[in-house]
Amino acid sequence: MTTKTIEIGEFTLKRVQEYVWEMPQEGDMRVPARVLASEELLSEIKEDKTLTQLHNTTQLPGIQEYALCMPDGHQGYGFPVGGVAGIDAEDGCISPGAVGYDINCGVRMVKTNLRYEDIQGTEEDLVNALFANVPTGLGGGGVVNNAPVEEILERGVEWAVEEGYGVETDLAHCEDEGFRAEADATAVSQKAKDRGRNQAGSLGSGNHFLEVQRVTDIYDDNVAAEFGLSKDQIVVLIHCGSRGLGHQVCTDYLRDIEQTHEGLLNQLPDKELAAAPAGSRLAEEYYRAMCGAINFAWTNRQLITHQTRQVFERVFDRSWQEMEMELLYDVSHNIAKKELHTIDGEQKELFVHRKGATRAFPAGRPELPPAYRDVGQPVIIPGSMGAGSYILRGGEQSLDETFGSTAHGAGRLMSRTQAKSEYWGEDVMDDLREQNQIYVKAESGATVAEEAPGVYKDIDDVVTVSDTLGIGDKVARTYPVCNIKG
DNA sequence: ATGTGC
Repeated sequence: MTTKTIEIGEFTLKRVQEYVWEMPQEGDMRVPARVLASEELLSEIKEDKTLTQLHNTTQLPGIQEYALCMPDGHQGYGFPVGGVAGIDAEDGCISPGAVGYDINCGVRMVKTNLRYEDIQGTEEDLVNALFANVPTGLGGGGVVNNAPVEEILERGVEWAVEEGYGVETDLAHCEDEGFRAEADATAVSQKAKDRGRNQAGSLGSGNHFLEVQRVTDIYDDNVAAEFGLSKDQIVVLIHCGSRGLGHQVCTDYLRDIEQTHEGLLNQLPDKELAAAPAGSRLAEEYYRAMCGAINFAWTNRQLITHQTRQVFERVFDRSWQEMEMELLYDVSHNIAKKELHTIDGEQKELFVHRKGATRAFPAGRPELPPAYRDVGQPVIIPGSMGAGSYILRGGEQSLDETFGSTAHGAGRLMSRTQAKSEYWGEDVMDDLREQNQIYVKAESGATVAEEAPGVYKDIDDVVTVSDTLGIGDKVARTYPVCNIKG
């Protein structure tokens, strides 16, 4: 491979290896930045403010090694979606904008023992039953209304299991066992709690969805067998977050941090990067509130899992246990977490910020549950509703290259406004049904237009970068059967 | 993403 340099606006990116572009450290940058992308993906990334935001990110106090942009990166609030930053948890800072407004937005995959032929012909019944039983769209209305928010914030999925919305084995198949112990409900404002109270068990809007899929390709027979995945198997993917509660937590702390830590803010190139110094009262409080919102989001996905199991029981007339509707895994893609990483040969505690990036720990990491400790964690990467998704396995290189992270999805190609000017929801749904036998049911046609397959990058290209770099290895691919949205 | 704004 020849060395190559690309000039993009004010930035010079040097290709340091295939799919790795480095922005050298200069000026006020504390570390260099790296974009992991093919030339094609880079040409899409350069179209918005992603590179400027990535450059800004390198100025966060305590940032280690590199500011990173995953192959699905695009611009976000202050910090790119698809951004990863490992920041010293003792001397650095924590930044709400580097976690995102939708705290613990993430995906979980529920397996079944059904084959594609078992459900052909029932797609419309299934999509209607799912739509009728899983709350979708903006505003209130959840599986549980007037929910005990404080308890959910502090106990996470364990609360749901205790209430009969899941089983013990669900806990072991969720990142962090569906629970962050540092959560503190008293750090979450009354307004945030009030917004969450009637949203426990609701999909929301935007890119969130519940999709029934079939496994179409297996790339690694051994790992797929460990994960319990096989060709033509039916699986369910649930993509949603912490709804208005997490959004309010982000809003509350951004405002407070901007005012309280104005000195630090003035040193940063973008107000949207507002950060609280490690060890400060607000850093601690934000972390505890964020962990609460994380627990709420996991519980949200657990309640939706419960509804999904019930719908399958009615449509296929047998128990969910009989259909082996066990969780593969639940992964977050908007979080910060204290993790130990090796920096210059020494173990260091970092706030790893992953915003639109998925943890991708390889075999051996102590955080992994017993089922995956010897194989590496399942990483679930959802594509657009016309494309299907990937299941990867945390790669051996991820700890060295990306603080144990990879991409989180296809990544948007255009704004929601632009999408609505190019697509009409009803047409998108008709095309998917007639040309691809994909059945979509949505609360709002506008949302379908905003999420049309053509609005997204090619998920295959994104995953190729992850697989080639060894940060997340291809295990299996799925294709949509039916999809419900907000 | 979001009871989609200062």
